[in-house]
Amino acid sequence: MANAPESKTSAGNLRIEKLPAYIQVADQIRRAIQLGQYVSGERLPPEVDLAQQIGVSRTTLREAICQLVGEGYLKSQPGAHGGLFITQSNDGAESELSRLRLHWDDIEHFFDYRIAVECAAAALAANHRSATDLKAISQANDDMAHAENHSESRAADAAFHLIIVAATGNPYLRRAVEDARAGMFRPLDVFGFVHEMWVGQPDEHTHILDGITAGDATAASAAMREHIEGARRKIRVMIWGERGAAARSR
Amino acid sequence: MANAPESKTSAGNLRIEKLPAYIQVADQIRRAIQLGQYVSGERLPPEVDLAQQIGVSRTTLREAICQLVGEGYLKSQPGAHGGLFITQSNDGAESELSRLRLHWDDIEHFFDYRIAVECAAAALAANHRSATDLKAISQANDDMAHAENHSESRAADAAFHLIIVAATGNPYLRRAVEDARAGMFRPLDVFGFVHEMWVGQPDEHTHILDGITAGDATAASAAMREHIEGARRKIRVMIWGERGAAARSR
DNA sequence: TAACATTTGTCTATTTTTTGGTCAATTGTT
DNA sequence: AACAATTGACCAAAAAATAGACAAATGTTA
Repeated sequence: MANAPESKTSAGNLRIEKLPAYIQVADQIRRAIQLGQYVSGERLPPEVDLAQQIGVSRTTLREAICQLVGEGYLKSQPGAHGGLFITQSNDGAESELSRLRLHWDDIEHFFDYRIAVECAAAALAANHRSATDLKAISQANDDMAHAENHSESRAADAAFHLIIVAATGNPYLRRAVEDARAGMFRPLDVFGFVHEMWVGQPDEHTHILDGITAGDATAASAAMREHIEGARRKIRVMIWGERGAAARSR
Repeated sequence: MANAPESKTSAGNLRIEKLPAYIQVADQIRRAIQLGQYVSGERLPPEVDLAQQIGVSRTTLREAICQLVGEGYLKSQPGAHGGLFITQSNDGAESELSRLRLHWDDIEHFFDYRIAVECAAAALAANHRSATDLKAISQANDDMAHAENHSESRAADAAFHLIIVAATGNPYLRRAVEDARAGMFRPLDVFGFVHEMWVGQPDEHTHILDGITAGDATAASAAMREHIEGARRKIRVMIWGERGAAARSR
């Protein structure tokens, strides 16, 4: 599974993995895609501009792109009106199921992690909320309700969650939420999941929004937990079936 | 304050900071020190060995060391029985108080972050605990009770918390706890704090341990929260005085 | 005191990575 | 058919990292 930190305790275990620039660039772009900052099909800026923006030479940007193309995140097309395009990834479909089952523990870890940081974020947002925060969250909630396809839903969903954590003003929590989401989205949307996955989510989001608006940290946190646990239940069922899911929820 | 991620939302904002190898090495060693993996005064392995362990040439390790010496984390002494030594850092003392007040928001963010991830860790540990986990946590708890100076207390405290999160088996949570603790310890132990800070902590740890042992996730989480909030209160008082602390706790 | 062992400090040559360009190939648009 | 925008491929120079040798410092021991 993508980017899992090593599992053993770090005590006494030095040994670094020095990341060359092109890897770091690839990681960053991959992460942006995972966080839903681009809808699929969207075109990135031309390589020269992008290299400029990132602050790296076109050559190293290129190496990063090669890797991302290889991983199936990007497709590059030469020619006028060509460019770098975000590729939607629900192709592998069923063939990926066994791979996902193999890495199931990791997915559960991500859910636990998301619950830890996103519930805290919701609670803090309920305490710290400002008028502009509420407006932004509310806007994201509306966008979610009006999304017309998987890609838009995903982008709107990501925006909703990320805006909430941004509203806490806590940069550490924000990074943690980003990490958790970036790590989860890719393995899960390999599927065609779309519909089953997104139904009901707008209501759950509204529930969270209400808690934050009311300044009720406990309610906001609980709504967030229920939202994420709900997603976990759905995914358990899709991967393991009804019986397997029940067995696995302990 | 050390290593704060950028505060603005990452949407649309690419621009990477490519970290050269020597910086990455410095970060890693600094982090290990911040996590209390060495007691102060302890000697690191000789540069040649250390470079070997880390997987980097002695030259770049050296660049990293220079930086850490500059930051006051290490002292290097040539000659036989010389070497690289961890320096205890409660020297700046009172002169640092204004700096800390300036960065107070950041410290509060760290506390919020710690509460989010460490409470979750305690709860999960209470569910997932194994005999060996319990034994390790219990051992760390004893070490804490028997620590004889600031440096030992700090190391034992770090070990206790890190072992708990390791017991969850969740690598993401573990990294998050490490991040939170690494970021906090340095700014805070610049002071002479020692005694006021450590009294009562062994009991609080025992309380957490009891919750985990009993398999009571709610109790473990609550005990952890009280433990961390208690530390926050103490530090608020030490930095702002009784009245200022009360004002700041909302 | 003199020789020794260990470890940091300094320097150099070599290899790898990154940069900053140039120019060709591709492909929509006019 | 000409044009414009973009990726693809290549190359020389600069920067970073490596590998190694040797000098300087400084306890320890004979």
